[in-house]
Amino acid sequence: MSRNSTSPFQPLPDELDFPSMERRILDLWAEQGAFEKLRAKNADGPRWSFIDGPITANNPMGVHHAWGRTYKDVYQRYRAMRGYHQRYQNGFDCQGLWLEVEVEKELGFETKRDIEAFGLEAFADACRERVDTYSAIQTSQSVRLGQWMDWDDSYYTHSDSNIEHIWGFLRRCHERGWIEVAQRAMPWCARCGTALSQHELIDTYQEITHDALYVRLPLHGRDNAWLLVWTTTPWTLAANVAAAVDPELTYVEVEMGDGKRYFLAEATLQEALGDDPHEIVGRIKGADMLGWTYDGPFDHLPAVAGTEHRVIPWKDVGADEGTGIVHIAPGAGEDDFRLSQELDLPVLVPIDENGVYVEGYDRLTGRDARQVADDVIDDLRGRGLLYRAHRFEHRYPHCWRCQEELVFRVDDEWFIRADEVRQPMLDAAATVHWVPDYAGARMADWLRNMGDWNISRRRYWGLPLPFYPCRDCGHLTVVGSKAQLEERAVSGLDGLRELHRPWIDDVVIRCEGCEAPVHRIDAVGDAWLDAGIVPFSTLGYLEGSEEFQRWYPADFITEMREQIRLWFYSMLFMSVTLENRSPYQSVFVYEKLNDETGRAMHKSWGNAIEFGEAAERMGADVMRWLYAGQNPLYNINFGYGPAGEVKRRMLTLWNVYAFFVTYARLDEFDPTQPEVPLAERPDLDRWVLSQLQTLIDTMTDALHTFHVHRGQRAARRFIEDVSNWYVRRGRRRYWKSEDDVDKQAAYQTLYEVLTTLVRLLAPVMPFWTEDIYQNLVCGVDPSAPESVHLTDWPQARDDRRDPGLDAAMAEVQRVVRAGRAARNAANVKLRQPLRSALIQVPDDAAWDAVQALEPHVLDELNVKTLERMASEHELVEFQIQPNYRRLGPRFGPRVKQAAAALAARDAAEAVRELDERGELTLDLGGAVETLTPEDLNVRRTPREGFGVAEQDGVIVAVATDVDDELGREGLARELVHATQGLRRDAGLEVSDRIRLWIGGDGEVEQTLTEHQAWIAGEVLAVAVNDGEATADAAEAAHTLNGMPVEIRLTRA
RNA sequence: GGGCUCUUAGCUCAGUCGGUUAGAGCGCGCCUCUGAUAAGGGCGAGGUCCGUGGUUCGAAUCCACGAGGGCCCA
Repeated sequence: MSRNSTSPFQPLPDELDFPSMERRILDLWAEQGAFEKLRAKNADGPRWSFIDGPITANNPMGVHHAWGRTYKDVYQRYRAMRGYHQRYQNGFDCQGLWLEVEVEKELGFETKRDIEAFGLEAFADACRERVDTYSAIQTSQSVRLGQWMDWDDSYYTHSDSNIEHIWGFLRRCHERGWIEVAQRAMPWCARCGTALSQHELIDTYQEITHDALYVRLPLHGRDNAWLLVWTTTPWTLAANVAAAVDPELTYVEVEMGDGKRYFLAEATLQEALGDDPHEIVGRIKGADMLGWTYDGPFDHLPAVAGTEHRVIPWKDVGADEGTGIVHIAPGAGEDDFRLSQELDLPVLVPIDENGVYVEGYDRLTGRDARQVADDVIDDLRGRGLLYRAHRFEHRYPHCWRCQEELVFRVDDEWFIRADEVRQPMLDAAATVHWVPDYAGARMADWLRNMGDWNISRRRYWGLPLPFYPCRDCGHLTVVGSKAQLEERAVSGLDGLRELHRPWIDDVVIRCEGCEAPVHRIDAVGDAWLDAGIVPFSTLGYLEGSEEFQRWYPADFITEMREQIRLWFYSMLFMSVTLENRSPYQSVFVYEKLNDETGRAMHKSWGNAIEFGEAAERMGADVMRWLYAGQNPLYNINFGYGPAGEVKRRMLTLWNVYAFFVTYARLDEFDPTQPEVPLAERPDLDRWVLSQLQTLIDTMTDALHTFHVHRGQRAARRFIEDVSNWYVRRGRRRYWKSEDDVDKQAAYQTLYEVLTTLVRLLAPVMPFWTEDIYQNLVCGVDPSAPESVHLTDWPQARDDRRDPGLDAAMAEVQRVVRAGRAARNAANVKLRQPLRSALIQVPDDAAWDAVQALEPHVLDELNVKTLERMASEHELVEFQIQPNYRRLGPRFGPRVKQAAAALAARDAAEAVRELDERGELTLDLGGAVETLTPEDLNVRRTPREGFGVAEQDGVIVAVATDVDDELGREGLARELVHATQGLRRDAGLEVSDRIRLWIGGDGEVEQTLTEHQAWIAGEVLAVAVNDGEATADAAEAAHTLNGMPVEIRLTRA
């Protein structure tokens, strides 16, 4: 049978090597123009719009990006198979602080001054170049992942069009009176030289140790009396203007050993003074201290001179840490600044945008605020103002880009006021389908708490804010488009290469208010403006494009959860402002990616995995399967360990596929032959086809509702069933020699299963499914779509469903499980045939199922007959319990009495009564109740002993006695087993015919007499003990069932 | 300090509407198959469902409080 096959199916390689197979498929797709054909095929289909959240074109792709991109690709591919017309537009985030920081690193810059010295034009070029480099790299990596996008149509947020759309949005905000400039205390990164907005602060708190100081400040008009204040930010002391107390709190005046008297909150005494000897000499309410004045810690500095320092009220002072008296520096703290607005305090801003002390601070001037703690301590100590310094660990915000500690600084910042748009945004968010649904709650929470949107950044490569304030008339001109800019420009247009600094800064326009020439502010915009406008800018909103009408709002977006308060938020803000509706209808969020031990991945920790390396080591399909199977509620633990598990599980499918191809080639199976009618196929076929329909339902529902991981769970189980039951139970059908209807049915069924399954899995594993599809379908049917991704999504066929068969097979599988356990318990190996199995199933329907599918049970358990247990009483013990689901509602509280009454009865007795009369009566405190079998749960446990096992309500006992006849039958199997082993050792092909010699004692000879034909058939022997063994015969000696046996064989 | 969320086997995770004996994969132990073969299969051991209290005839599931983890706000 080792003839040259004319089968259309190509033989499979020995091993499933994902990376090389994937590269081959990538070439195939490119050759075919498969993606272009898919788009053409669906051009007239219903529209399904997806917006790609832009990836920062800044670095090579990380494996965490691949997670999100897998989801994006899975759902787009699924929709494509359903015939939906899509945009397939990928996006890059191309400007803003991210990019600047990387370019600074690349150029070896330390501060903004280096950028200024380098020149803004050259810096802009460098940024643009980096975008070009990494957008190209990310594109090729995404292709490697198998993502299908229109890569030539990617959008870039640094484009003039994107910028113009933001201008239009800002103009609209201004028309509503939402744009304002205000002095605010902002979290500030001294290295980056810019403020951070509220949503940039999140996730940035880290444990850090600072110098904390107890400082004593002399009170005016009280001899030798001092306020004791506490601070964790020594650099801010120079900007002190007030000390805050809680009016409700009780303060004490204590006299120290040296005669000095300190004021501090009573509750903080122990922590502040520790063991220093002191005596309480008075008590006072905070309210009574208000208005006291004192000498500030740095009054001798020119910048501070003449500033009055006084005690002010603040209800949030608290006595948990410090002294209950809080040092207030409005120019260097958020709460401090707010208090200064309420109480009209002076605002001293001691540092510039780089965190360096400005003029007027003497020795501190020119120094970095984050590095002066020691000097401040020495200085205070030298002037007798320091009571005590200590190290203090607390959570403190850091810059999310450069990891530097943040400071707080008061500066002019531009805002979009959020109060008016808050409710409309909440309303719009409520229309969105959030998956998982808690994401919606998160968004609502965020929106309820959002502050005004700080949109200004003191940087270079970013959206130029089109704000032109007029010094003369005070009017603010907000330019809403390039046309408006050109129309109002008085100079600088000629050199306007693009809408970026430095070119845009040279354009001077006429003030809308008074026509005076006005200049743009020099700030650029928050990068989330860039990403947020994308639903509009990519669809030509400003030009009134029809595309916008067609594709807005998006059906679907997906990103990591943190994007709720970032991209999802900025898009929603802009869309509600412009169109008063949500720009997206369904949102899917997922969690974070960690390494396989659950630790965050960090390049510096050495546990980060490069995307390129992962793709080449584990394969893109394996990665995608791992990602798509993850429950998105939980962080994923990603690594080569989990990937290895995934690959091993895929081997199950590989084995089924390899099995099919091997025998289909041998038998030259032709899938184009007429179908064997379903009714003529055996139960096994009808069962697996019925299961397949259920899988189609589950997968379809899962992909439709953005729960791909649920579909994958079902697919895994199905593959297990196909391999472990369908193929294993049916394998002999493929290798028997007759070419009959049953064999044809077997091939057709397995073929249908495999070709349907690859279509169901194609969105998740685009490469391997393509590889299988090419082999199974394209070589057979020239008219078939040339790629699995050009096929239609499978439709479940109702004629193939058979719920009764599904249930019956499940029953049989339970019986087989219990039977195996019984054999195990009896310690009788499966190769030894046994006379019978006694079976107890819950009801007649289950018994009918077992009988209908009896051959499977007989074969699996290797027994001759099945018998229904007439009486199980000798084999099992009973427990009888109420069926609470029925009796609970019926009896209510009395169910406990029923349980007690049942427990009091002899269970075996009760079961007999139930069997004989079909009902059971119970006396519940006088009331006699009649219970039917449905009202009760009878639990059976095997009696101790051999050969009985219970499994999910099914009991199987095997008859363990082996008579001579059964013994020889078992021996025959042993002989086959040993012969097959020898065949393999001798290097024979599975289809090779052999001549066989078996030698042994009388029992062996007797066995041969009885079972020779069967043995010969099993091992493909054309002759048994025919003449003398030839010299070249392979031989082996065994002891089988205690008897010495010699086996020789040779190729016939 | 406030909010959201999670806590189930050694590990990673399922667990539907509150209802009989809480499941899977991996790992572990024992066994098995040998025509899917450097594979495959079975059986088994392994559980304080984080704790306490409550609602209920009945709680892994609902409620309250607490502990621990994660996230967010301040």
